[in-house]
Amino acid sequence: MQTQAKPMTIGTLAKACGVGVETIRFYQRKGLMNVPDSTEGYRTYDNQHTERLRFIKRAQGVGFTLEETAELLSLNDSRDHAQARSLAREKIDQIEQRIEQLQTMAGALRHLVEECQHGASGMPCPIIRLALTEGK
Amino acid sequence: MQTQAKPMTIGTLAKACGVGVETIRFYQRKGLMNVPDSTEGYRTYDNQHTERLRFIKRAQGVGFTLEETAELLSLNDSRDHAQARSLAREKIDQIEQRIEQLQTMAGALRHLVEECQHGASGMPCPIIRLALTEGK
DNA sequence: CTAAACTACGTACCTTAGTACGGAGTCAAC
DNA sequence: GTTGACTCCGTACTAAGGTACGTAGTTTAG
Repeated sequence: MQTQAKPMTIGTLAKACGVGVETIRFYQRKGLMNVPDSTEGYRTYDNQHTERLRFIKRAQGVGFTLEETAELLSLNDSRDHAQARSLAREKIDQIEQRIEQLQTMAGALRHLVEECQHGASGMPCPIIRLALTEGK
Repeated sequence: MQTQAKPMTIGTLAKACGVGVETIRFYQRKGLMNVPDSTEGYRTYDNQHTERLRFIKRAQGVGFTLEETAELLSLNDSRDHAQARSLAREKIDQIEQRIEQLQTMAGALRHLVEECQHGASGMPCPIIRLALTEGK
């Protein structure tokens, strides 16, 4: 039993996926979605477009950029699972690196707040001075 | 013993702080640094400018945006330590929220890679399908 | 049948933190 | 006394991911 095609206009598709009409047009320009052809009048979209659009949004949700999402989409066409896994692993690494960076930043800030709170009242505020022990 | 003013041109200041000349001009336009006045010819910069520029770079290093850095700088002028602390705490919260978000994303991705690897070979790749258990 | 609502399309604009470019003036060295 | 390096200033461009706007055509409800 195949999924029945439910033709709709761009605005309906946009609402169905919780994005703006302009966003869809933007994805079309970027090559992430095809522009359905029409002799004249309005373009019609169906469930395949809904799927694709939702895929894009989910991919973004787990940290893929639009460019990477486009890559995943093309891997979908070529059915290259190994490549997709490798892309996902790369992304995990990137995310973990960023987490470490942020943890360092938060640590430095917590240290500054401590210092500021317990410092002598005559001392210059370390946050404002940002006199970090680590240079630059 | 006061710090001796060492007059320099914008290029020297830029090199001293490891930034581009254009970056300094950009900060001036954004109001983060003042433009030293000159009757004619080249503007001269001194140690105060070096300090300020280094402060901006350190603030960026711990995650403040330029706008927030401008705020810190103005708090410096008004000597409001409590406000600076509160700004720093806000920033810590933001960073921690972002870390959580990233951890969720990485978790979802790790889950997908697992599934992909151990799934039946005939199944559609979960990474490509991005069939996340969590909706949207 | 006509007005409101929607669509198509191209182009411009937004944010953040700069970078690049072009023309004109200036400064220092040879 | 001029060449080369540097500065001043304004404007435009970059990445990423859209958002907004204007004009023209289309569709649909009343």
